[in-house]
Amino acid sequence: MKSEHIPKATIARLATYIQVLSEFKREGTDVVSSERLAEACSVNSSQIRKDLAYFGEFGVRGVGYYVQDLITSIKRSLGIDRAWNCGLVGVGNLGRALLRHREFSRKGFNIRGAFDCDPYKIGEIVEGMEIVCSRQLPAKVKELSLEIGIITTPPERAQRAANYLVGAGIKGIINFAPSRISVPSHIHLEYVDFFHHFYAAAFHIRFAEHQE
Amino acid sequence: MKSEHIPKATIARLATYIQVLSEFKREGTDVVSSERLAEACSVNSSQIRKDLAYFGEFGVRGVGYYVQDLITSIKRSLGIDRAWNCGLVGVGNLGRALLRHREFSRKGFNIRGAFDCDPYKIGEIVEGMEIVCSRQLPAKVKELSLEIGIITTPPERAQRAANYLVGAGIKGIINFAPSRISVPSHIHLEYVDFFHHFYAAAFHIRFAEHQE
DNA sequence: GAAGTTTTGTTAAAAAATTCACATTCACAA
DNA sequence: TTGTGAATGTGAATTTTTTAACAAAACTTC
Repeated sequence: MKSEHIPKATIARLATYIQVLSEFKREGTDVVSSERLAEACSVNSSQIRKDLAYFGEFGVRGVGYYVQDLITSIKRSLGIDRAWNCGLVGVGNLGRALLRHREFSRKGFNIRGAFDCDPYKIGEIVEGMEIVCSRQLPAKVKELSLEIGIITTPPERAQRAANYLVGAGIKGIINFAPSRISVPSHIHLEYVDFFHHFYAAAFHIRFAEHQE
Repeated sequence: MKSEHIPKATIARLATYIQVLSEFKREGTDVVSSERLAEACSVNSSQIRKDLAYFGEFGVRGVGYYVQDLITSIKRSLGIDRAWNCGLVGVGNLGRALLRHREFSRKGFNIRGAFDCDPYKIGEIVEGMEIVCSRQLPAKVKELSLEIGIITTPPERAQRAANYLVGAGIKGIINFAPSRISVPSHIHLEYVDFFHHFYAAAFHIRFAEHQE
């Protein structure tokens, strides 16, 4: 197939597929059918085949998918077959947690720079990384080849952080701050808000009570 | 309208609406049209009206929506017009960060219990809360009226944490661990995986390069 | 090596979500 | 009081996403 526009939902599912496939691999499973993978991911098997078809043909008819090959193929499709250098702006509670989160480097996203505008924080070492003044972003983005900016400032400072990052030539921004920001259209912007999961849980629990 | 099944995407958008409406409120705006709210949220204005219609009629024709009223109405609709008690299982890096994250209580999700099975951690105080052995979950869930469980264990221990929580009578689970788990159908389960945002960014940045 | 089995990739159908379009309702002014 | 303008709520049209169905392809067995 190899199409142009890929749904956001497909990207999210591919992340799940990688996760489940890695578990299969750890268990020693070499080959898996879309049916079996679908069950483990709680999705429809056509869904999986369709999602993969956006990027190419990775399976063997009558056999299924070779687990390791499929992991590799999905990673290549997503562009995570190589490492990405990230810079984090806003070293508060959440920022610190992300800096310490092992999963980032494990997944190929290396946080190489930590920035803050608080003079009390500048110079402090977190996870072997020195916190640097946000004003130095342009120099550091070049020096460290940072491509993705992570915003973990308080909401009122998120836009300024975004401006710094954009000015420094970053290519994409992941905004963890609970506020909307605006960036030029050539910058890829993603909002992370895990609270909607809590809202969904609250809503469904309440709704279930109502049914009784 | 007042319908039964509400799309997941609607819940996520309602979270955005609350966020943007709160900003409007802070700026002193009393009334807002779906058009203006839509622009601030980067969605279609019909989308907003449709999303709200699932829960009732909150606007005034010819006028718009009263900002404070709409915030209140959305919160009531989602079931976050009251506080929810949460218990967190797995006090690693991420777990600690969430325990310290001010946003939780600000949004009405109070983390009242912290659990871990590591004897070195048990008894330690984090954010004024004593880390308790996971085996005590049943007692604590009752004692503290915990309704939502947060899993922040390593992936291989997520299922066990879920089992403990379910056995203790929790109503919903938010799983931050990068692994799939299974729970009885009456338990509401949400997966949090912010890495798919990084994948999406990586994919789009790569794709943009390809276009050049 | 032909027949049978399995499972993919893909087209067609169904379902769901989004957007459009407008009648309805409200505020305000003449 | 009636008319005008504005913006909601909603049914209809459109678009997108998901699911079903099946022909094509690769192994297996006889």
